[in-house]
Amino acid sequence: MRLKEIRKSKGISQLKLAMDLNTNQNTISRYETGEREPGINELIKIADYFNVSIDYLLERTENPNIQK
Amino acid sequence: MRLKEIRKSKGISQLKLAMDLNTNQNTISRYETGEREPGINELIKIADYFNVSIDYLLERTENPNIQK
DNA sequence: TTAAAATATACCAAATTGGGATATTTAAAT
DNA sequence: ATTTAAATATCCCAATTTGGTATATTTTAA
Repeated sequence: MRLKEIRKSKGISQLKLAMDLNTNQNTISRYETGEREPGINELIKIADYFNVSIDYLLERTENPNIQK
Repeated sequence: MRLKEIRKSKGISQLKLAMDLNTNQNTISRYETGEREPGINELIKIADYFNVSIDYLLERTENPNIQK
């Protein structure tokens, strides 16, 4: 997951992200450390929040944007 | 999930796909009916197997290929 | 060098998962 | 049309995984 990198590039804290996504700070932390995995719905929420493709979020491509 | 559509377009059965992915036919069935969700690893396996992006697999884009 | 903000970890109940077995549906052959 | 086989869906259940609360640790800034 490229989550930490993306989040930091936007300059927001785990807590703010968590609140915006209706979840907890520790949940975000776990995603970032890789201790837990988000389900598909959470994955989509995160990708939409940052406006990046899921493939980018999961480090499967270099290009952040979603193709039309 | 666009799994059923993709799988059928390749003309393979749930059973063959399941065996190729080291899982069970019923697991594939559940993904296709939406009764269960694959985790990230399974998602990646499926996308790689069919050579499509995860965003396409999850119906977030019209374009099947992964961008470089 | 403290105080506050940010991030990580422990514990736990609840939800979710995959597998084996089986039922149901669909397709093919006769 | 009927039978048979192939394909797909569902039941039950043990085991894994999840998110939340609370707390600890680390980082930042004053």
